[in-house]
Amino acid sequence: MTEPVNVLVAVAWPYASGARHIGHLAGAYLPADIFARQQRLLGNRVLMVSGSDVHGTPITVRAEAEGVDPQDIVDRYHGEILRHWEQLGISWDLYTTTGTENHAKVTQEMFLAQFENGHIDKRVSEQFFDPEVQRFLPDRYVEGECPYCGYAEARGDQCDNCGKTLDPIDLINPRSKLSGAIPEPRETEHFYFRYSDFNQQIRNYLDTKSHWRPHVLNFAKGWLEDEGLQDRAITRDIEWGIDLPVDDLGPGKKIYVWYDAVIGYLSASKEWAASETNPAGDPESWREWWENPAARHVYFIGKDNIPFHALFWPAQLMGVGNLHLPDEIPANQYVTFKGGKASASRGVGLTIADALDMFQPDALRFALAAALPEQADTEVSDEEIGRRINEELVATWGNLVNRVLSMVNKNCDAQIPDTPGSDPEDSDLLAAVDAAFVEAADQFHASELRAALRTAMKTAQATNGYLNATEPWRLQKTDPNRASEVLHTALSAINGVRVLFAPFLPWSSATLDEILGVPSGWKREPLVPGRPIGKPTPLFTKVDLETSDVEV
RNA sequence: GGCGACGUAGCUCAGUUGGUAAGAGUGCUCGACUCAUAAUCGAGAGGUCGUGGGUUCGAGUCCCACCGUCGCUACCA
Repeated sequence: MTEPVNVLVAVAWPYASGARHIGHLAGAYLPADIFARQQRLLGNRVLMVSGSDVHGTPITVRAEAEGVDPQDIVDRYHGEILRHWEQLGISWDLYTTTGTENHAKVTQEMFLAQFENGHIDKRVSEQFFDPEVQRFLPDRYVEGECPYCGYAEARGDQCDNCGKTLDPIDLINPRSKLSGAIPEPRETEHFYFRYSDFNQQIRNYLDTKSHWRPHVLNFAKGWLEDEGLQDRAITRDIEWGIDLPVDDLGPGKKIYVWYDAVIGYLSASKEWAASETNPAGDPESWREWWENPAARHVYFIGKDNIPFHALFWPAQLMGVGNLHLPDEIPANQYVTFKGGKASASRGVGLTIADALDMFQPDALRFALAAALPEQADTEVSDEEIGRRINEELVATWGNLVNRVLSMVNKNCDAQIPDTPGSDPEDSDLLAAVDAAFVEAADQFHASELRAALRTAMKTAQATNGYLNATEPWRLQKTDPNRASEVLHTALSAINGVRVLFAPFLPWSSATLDEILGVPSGWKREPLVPGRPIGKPTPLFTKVDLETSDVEV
């Protein structure tokens, strides 16, 4: 085995502002977890972090709409998100929030380092101010008539009718979304991160990523070619956010979520290192991931997040220096429902809570993993999920385990037989399983998780085929010795196949661990003869598509 | 409006740098088997690769136009 690698599995930070849907799950959290689990089995040192983003406009909007404090919104949804991770078996090393003291501290340290390095400066701009509620208004809080198409409900950032990008100053008859008052332009001073300092460096960086998915690379490079990176304000006139580490702007200014959310990857790593769950017990051990050129950083995000992870975050890291840049950004496309992007707020597609009500966690994971939108938007539906579960997971893998364990239970005194077979068909099957480990490992390395799942399925089908060819139920009557050999071989194959499935199916894998023993790595291990297997119960149950409220 | 992606068997999708008669899973048909969650295994049928041009000895794979779907457009992240 090769030297263990320090792998950072960095996963997009969900807003703690509402229900998450299975598009989010399939886009980032599930593939990240599958990848992390496989990397651990491979022997790599995995640090998988993320957390809830507690800042940002959606949260303040929701809090205002409900008349509560933003923290109330955060507490409610962060708790719900945590429960879902637990039910789904998402194996975080740390899932935190951007609301911690640690995150504020790390953000401020980064700010200061970049400030020292000359990449942050102060600028004055004009923004709309609502005289009634005495607040500066974000672009989308200004509404008015679109100067291009005359649409009356255009927002300050964009017109929903004609799709044009707007500057709120250009709106005809602008009004505040908060109070309806007529906003007035006022000068305000903010800190800007000089992203433009890094145009060339980012370009060079992207040139080393020619293996990235085309849609990721095209998007990032296109951005650079069109206008290049532009300096952006990283503070706002708001109350909900992280304090500035310098106080010369006056009161009422906070660091804006765009800048601080991505810093969560680093701050969470530091929080983990200082926590009890760090086996090394060394608060400085985050450096083994962040200041180690041999480490591998893999970011799991949806495609809407590409500019932040392929452009802005690397630039911010460069602005500090000596911190590891993203190595892989296998951004997924969207899961679509009847042609449209999933959206919990618009009621398109299943929320995670809905899906967990309808399906076993492993079954849901399987169905989504088989349909990960790795290359293109992928259409899923309740029926499709149920079909995948019944026709593929239960029929091929669940049934295989059940049929073999049942025969062993009946014919081998309910314990693992010590009767390895040596016929060519025996060794062929086991060789095929062993080869699948190599094939699937390559697929994991290339972030082709769907293909890796297919590889696992292929070995299950091969094992089913082996049984149909050898017919141990018939041998049991004519040649019991050979029957035991066949069952031993089939069980050996399953002992490998279940490891191939383990990253995808943590819950049922744990059940098999109890029966066959805990696997020590990414390989097929010898059986433990004499180990009692008990009376088998099916790993999965079929979904009743008739009675579920499935629209056909 | 601009940019980008996609449009391949009924369904969900693969198809490396253009090149031996277009693939997988599922569904469907037929056969085998009956240990197993009416599960499994084998065989077969099924596609003018959105439309129309072009480049090439040769294009699903490159170029142009068009049609259709979707996404992004930097104060949502």
